[in-house]
Amino acid sequence: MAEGGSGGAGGGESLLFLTDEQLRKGIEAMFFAYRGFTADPDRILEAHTYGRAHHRAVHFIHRRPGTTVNNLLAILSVTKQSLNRVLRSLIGDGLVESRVGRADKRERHLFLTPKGAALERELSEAQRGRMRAAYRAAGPVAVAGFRQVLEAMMDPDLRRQYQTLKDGGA
Amino acid sequence: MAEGGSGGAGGGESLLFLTDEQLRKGIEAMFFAYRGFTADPDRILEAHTYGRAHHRAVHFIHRRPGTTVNNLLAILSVTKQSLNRVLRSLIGDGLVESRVGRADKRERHLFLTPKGAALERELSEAQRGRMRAAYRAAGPVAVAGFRQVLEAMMDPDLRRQYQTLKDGGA
DNA sequence: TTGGAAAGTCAACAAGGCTGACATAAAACA
DNA sequence: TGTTTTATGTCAGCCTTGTTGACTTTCCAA
Repeated sequence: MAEGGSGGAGGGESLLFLTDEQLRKGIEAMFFAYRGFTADPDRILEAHTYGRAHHRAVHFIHRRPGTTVNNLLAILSVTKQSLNRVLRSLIGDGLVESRVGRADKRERHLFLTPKGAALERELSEAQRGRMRAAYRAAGPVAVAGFRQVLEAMMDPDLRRQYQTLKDGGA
Repeated sequence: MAEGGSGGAGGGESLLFLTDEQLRKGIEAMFFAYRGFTADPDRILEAHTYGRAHHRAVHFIHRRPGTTVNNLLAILSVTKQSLNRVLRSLIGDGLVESRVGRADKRERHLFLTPKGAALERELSEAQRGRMRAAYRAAGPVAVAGFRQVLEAMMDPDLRRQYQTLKDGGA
């Protein structure tokens, strides 16, 4: 598994892609690309006086309507106090609805209101726009590689979260 | 240029990689992967009571020894007050040296001390370790695609910064 | 009925962004 | 020469978003 994929294609000399220099370029590419990745949503959020934390909450509530607070905590890897502050403002502003669980009334199930869904759409359309442009410029083969490397870079726990979302999704 | 690379390989039907569903997966992959990307340095920094901001400064001072404060501001896209706070602590702790410019005495040129270089090595070795594992698992073809997509995702200004570092480097 | 899980709240704190205002030295310019 | 601009540093204060700790309420399940 560690060797995986096409690593053996060229034998020893193809390991040039593992030089410290190549790795450094990858690191810096991640740094600068992530900035681009968040730039458009950040602009939109500013206009709504929200931050990235709100974006993340809205995104994953959209992806998993009815998810519990605990579920969201696991996905976002923050403390409940941190998440609670964000949720409180989103609920207060009428973007998120919190429903008491039916089977387990301790749980709160989270849903986007139409207003929340509208913000989600605005944010994700902006982010997809940039992603689409990047994908189009790089082409399908590059995109497949992009996804492969990103998945390999995740912590195992988060990779599991990602896989669950990926497969169970849409 | 916008169409680029292998985009035409499969004609119309290969545009399936541009569906909203594919784009969403890419967005979530970026989110989870970036967490992994920063996890190891974060752990090391915590032990030194530094944060990501210090990491970024140390990284780019290492990459461009003698760079000026203004240069660093452009690369990092933060305010001078923000950067100054970080530099002050790094200089105070003897990790960074600030030398008055020879040609232009208003400028301060920044260098890592041996102690600063040691931290930089510790951080970058950890980060490269994860990167190397991901690259190895994904293989050279995937890595090329990874880099292509990331570059396409950057803001033009930051892409220029990145290119300058990439080409002028090492 | 009692232990513990799920959820929420309050308080306090820190990192690291930001703005605005101001100081200093040196370069650039008219 | 005198004025303006540039590069840098610093103080004060604010915001977001993360943290820990303590405590409460609800309520499932043994």
